Amino acid sequence: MKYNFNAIEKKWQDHWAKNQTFKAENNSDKPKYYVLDMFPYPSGAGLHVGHPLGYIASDIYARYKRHKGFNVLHPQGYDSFGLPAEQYAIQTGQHPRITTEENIKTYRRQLDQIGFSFDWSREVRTSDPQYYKWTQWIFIQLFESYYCKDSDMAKPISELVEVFNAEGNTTINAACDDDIEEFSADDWKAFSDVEKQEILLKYRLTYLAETEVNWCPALGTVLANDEIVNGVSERGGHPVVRKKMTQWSMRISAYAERLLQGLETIDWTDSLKESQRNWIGKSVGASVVFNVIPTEQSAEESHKIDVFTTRPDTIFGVSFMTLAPEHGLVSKITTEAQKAEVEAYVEATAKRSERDRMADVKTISGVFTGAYAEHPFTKEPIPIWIGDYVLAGYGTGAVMSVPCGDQRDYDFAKHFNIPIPNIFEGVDISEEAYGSKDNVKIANSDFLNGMNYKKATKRAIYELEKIGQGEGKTNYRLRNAVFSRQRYWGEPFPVYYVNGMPQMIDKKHLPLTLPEVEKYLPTEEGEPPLGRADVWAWDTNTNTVVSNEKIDNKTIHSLELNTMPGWAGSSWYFFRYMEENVNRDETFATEDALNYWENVDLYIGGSEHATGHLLYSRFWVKFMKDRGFVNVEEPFKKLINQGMILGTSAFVYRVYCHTSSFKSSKNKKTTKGLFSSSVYVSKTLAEHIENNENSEFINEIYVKLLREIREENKLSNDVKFGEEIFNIGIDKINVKVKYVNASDELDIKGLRNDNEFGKDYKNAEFILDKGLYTVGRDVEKMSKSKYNVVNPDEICEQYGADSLRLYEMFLGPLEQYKPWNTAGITGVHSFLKKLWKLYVGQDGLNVNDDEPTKDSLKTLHKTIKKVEDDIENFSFNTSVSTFMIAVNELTAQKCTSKAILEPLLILISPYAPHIAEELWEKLGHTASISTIPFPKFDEKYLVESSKEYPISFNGKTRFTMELPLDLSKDEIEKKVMANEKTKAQLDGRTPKKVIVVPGKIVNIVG
RNA sequence: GCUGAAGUGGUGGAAUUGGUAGACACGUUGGACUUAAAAUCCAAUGUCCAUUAGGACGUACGGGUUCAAGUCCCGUCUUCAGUACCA
Repeated sequence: MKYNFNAIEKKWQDHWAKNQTFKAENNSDKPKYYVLDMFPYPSGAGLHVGHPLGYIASDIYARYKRHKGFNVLHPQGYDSFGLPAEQYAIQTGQHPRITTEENIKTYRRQLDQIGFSFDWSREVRTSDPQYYKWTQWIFIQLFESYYCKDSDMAKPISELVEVFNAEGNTTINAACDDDIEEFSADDWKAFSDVEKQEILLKYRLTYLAETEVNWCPALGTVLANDEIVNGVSERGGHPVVRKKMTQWSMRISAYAERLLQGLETIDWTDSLKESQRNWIGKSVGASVVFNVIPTEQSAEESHKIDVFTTRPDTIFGVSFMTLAPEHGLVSKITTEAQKAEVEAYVEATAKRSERDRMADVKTISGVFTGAYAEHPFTKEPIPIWIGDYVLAGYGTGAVMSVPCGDQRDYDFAKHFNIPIPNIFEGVDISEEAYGSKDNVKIANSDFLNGMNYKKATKRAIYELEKIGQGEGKTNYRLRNAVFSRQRYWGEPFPVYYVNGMPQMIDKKHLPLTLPEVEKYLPTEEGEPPLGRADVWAWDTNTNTVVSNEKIDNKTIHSLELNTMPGWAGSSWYFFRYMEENVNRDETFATEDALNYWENVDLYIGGSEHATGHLLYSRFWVKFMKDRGFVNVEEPFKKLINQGMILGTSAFVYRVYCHTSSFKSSKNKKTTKGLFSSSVYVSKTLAEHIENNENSEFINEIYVKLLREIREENKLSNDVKFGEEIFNIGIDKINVKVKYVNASDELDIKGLRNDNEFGKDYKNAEFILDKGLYTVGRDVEKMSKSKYNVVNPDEICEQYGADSLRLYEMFLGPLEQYKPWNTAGITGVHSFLKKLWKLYVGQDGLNVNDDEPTKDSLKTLHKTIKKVEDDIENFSFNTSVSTFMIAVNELTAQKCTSKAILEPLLILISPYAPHIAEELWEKLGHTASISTIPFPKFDEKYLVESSKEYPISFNGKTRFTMELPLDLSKDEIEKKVMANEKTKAQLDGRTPKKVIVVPGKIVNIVG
């Protein structure tokens, strides 16, 4: 009986679906385990072999956990809002809902054929109104909350209003906008309703604010920094301008410290935690206030410069101040004499893009404002400069410059001949600044003299607080996140506007579904696509969406036109999976479900989400915990980043040449320049041409090119054209990798018959080397344009899903980037055939009830141990090797014993579930193998009585010796020294020392 | 620049605690079976020297610790990813 993988795999996939084999239970005596994949965006291109890598790994783990007696939740769904579908809609007019639906169908078919143990009954789609109803609901909860810094948690906004009513805002310690003004309880009560709403917006966890964005008028949209290349949009090359827009933002900065501290409690890779730490960017120091010494220009007003420093201990080293050119104070304090120069500099800076300023770190530039600030302690005047190395967007946009302790300040001071006072005891600063905090004592600093960094910092802050010119402060780099998108295909905000103030739609009227529009582009006025909807107004009487014509600003109001960003739906989806579909109407997940599943035990996905999805999810979960909606502080306990699978591109070498001018007899036109021929040479020949060696061969090519040019231009042989051809060279042309075999040979016939590009090669002349055409190869990202995309459908068809699963794991460590090469799959495929043969012979089953041999037991148990360790350590590649070794050994042992072969199948089943189920059934079982307990490892089968000792001389192994393991050190030494080969190696010398490590090695020195 | 990961045969990779470097595969070469091909099976396969026996070298590079280093320490280089004038 043959291993008919196509039939077997189909049979079991149907079986699992029909019997709901992998449905998770919300009530179970078993311990729970939640394995989650980052859900995919269903793109139009479908899956390539790189996509399932993480899914296969998590599936193996989920199946393993089931064998280990866990109630496993292993769901899957779609992050189905997103740009590509919208882009496609703009081009074709096709509604994104329809294309998304089609793409999901393709994804589902592709996922199903790989045999994942997903519980599809819990599928989610972020673009499904029943799902985004709850995304909108969470948004409303954020709107209805503020962050109380005293209790360090989010609280209902109503509690804040109570405080305002009782005592104003002077005592409140809450996360809020910077420009908050103090008011009393009486003030509060006197405010108009709109004023009150305006103030509350400054405290809400999601709020409307003016934000500077990269606005692209031509595309009618805001672009991210990385969508801008050289000041124009990446797509289309349109100009981009900085523009202020009112947008929804998320006050994630309120959670900065908790997001940072929480990292200590979760099992993520160090690199991932590190990038979140950097992103949050905590720095501890002090804020210091410098008073500006009044000049004629600024006499009527007194100005203060607020700076943040991490080194308050160096306060006596300040020799100048630097403001960002955009700083608000610049125009106010600049003296008449410096005005022209300062204005020119400010203007020049504004013109430079951020990228420009970034690229050019070497140039030191700046201008003196003419103004001076007063040192808080010495009262000395300090010159105030502006410089573009100070960023307006970080801290206060101003720094106190301490050239002796900071290299950038040092360079700036040197460049402009500003004094560099030394405040470090016994440190030479003639060449560079001393940036270290360690091993140094402060000098020339009044009350800080003789102190180290720690002591001096504490004292400096104390003194600053005493004179009211500073305080200890912690600064975070983390910015609040913009939450509005000028797009169609996203969640609508459940928001309408009354007197310009946002109002939330009540929960019971959700979801607010996307309106229909006739086009998916921004409006002519630059409004988002929802501005094109005719029926997009909110009737507060009927609580329904009504036609825009009815807007009267009394009971019928306009709705928000922006939509939510991609990360909205993905920031909480892991909770939705916990609830079964039947209970999802009334809540996002019931309390019971949330209490049972808690959070994700294992999360697998790409590292590109390090500072996006993975940070925002943590933020939302902490918020939801604060408000009592969930009871976990972190969403993902353990996280693994799978590496990318790269494509191995293949290319052919096409010959080109430059031609001199000649007249074509056909159209009398003069042709000159580059001529791409239809001559393709094999790899080594291409190297000959490029290195200009093998002149005989090059001459042959030359003749071919000449003939081709003549034919193409209909020139008769006697037509003369200059010296014809010069500069022969090679173009690399990518070809589809499926026409290349494991030895890099090209299937020319296949290429010519390709239904997409075959015609390009109809007249091509392939010049072979030793009868073969060898292609060049290159490892790069899998992409359509490189023709190196490998589709899992073809692999499943040709080798089967089990082969695909094994091979993806066999390629290398999960986290690593690694190239795909389809040719190598024959190795795991023939392993599966060997496995099959171990159980099934020509005329039926090979398995019987024979007593297992000692060798077979040893093979089995070392395999159990290795595979178990491997899975626990996510080292799936090495288990595949272990299976191969086990099957090779058992085949050699002619093992037919059920006592060996049954447990072996269970070991393999997480990796190759279809073949395992089939053979399991053949062995007479009716229950699915996925429910059978994992075999128990027993040490006793591995106990050896002897060991093949490597005998080394000065650390180099020369031969091995079989010795019993119960020998003492001395006995081993005696036996080794008595050996003929030892004597031969020593050649009469007496060894200085003999190292014996029992059970390991013998090393003879001398 | 900073942070993180990595560098081992022709290729993917293994060596989990310092103890026989290159497991397991792919590819290549030779052979068996076959009219032939496919499939399958067997053998060899780090480099160099040597007819063999055997020897020398070898885990990016240069040092060091150790009886023993791919593994530990110091320095250098390269690649990839993230981040960037962060006060």
